[in-house]
Amino acid sequence: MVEASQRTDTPLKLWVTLARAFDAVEHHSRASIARFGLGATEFGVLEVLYHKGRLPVCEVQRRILVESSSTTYVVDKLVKRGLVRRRPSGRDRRVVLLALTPAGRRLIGRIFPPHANAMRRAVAALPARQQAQAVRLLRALGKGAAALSLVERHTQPHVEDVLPPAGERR
Amino acid sequence: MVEASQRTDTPLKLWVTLARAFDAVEHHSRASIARFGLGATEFGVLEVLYHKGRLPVCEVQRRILVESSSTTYVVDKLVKRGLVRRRPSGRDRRVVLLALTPAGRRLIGRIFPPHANAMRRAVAALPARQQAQAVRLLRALGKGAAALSLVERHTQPHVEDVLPPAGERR
DNA sequence: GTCGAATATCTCGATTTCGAGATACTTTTT
DNA sequence: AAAAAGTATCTCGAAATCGAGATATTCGAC
Repeated sequence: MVEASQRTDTPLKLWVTLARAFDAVEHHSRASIARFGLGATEFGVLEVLYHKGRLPVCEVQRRILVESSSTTYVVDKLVKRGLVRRRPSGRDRRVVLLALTPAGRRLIGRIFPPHANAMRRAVAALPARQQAQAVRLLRALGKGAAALSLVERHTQPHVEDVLPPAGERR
Repeated sequence: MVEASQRTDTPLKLWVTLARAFDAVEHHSRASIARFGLGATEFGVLEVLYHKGRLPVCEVQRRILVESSSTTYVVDKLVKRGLVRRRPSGRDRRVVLLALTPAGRRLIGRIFPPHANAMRRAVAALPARQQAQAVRLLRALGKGAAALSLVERHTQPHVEDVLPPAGERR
């Protein structure tokens, strides 16, 4: 055990608080979506197609925040259930366009509003003004962190100050 | 596709922004931890034991934000690697106390500082003052959402405004 | 004190997610 | 226009995570 000089380490505290807040709110999201027999990721796909219309797989992937292999997996399931269809794009023959089927549109159209309400309730502890404030801060935070990832991808794989001796790595 | 009256729906925007920010920052966390051949959850266990000392499993679980079955799974792995030990608690015979072994302490002691640095960099896009501001807002948001979960657990399972007709549920 | 509710941990099977790479195509460079 | 680099999607196997429930123990109300 080590003394917590974290007492005033705002950056670390921010990371912890962000994780906790996300977890708490996400819980509501999961629960709300589960009512309808969908997983969070499946819902995400339906939702983005609902709001943005036909989209390439890669675009959907970017928006639902999972890896490409997971996207394929989830889309497969939705296609099997007849909620989404795949179609090749004329312009770029690598891309596959996704769109809702009529059944998919009906489903998400019925599900989305109550889910949105659940999410509004989930964040309602924060008064409107502070919500807006939080959006601004989180947007900057997210953009900054994402940008940093891009930078680091073009830098050396960044072996840090310390590496564990071979014996204790696995 | 549906027109986005989301234009000014701050609560929903907050949820989306929160998710994006978390994802972006978490990416750094994962990458940083992966350098040392650990998973995020394994790291979490080591870290909490490092900073808090011996703890019951349930306490660790609460802090690393995963379900109890996952906690067992991760702790198993750490025990097998000789980084953590399990020991029964005298007072409450349901409880199992977790603690770092000397090897575990050495490992996390070497890994934690560079990881903490990585996380400080990850959130550094936000100036100090705004970080503090964000911590306050996120804390309130998280507390509020968590409290709401507790309330709802004591309420009826809350079948919402709408339910899909049996045919389209699975 | 006893009985029922709550809590702590674990087991087991199923699902989800990831990561590394294959493949096919497009864009950029030379 | 050929080579190289980049992008989009998918496959496959491994790993992480969950959820329901089993078991043991403790707490709380009566």
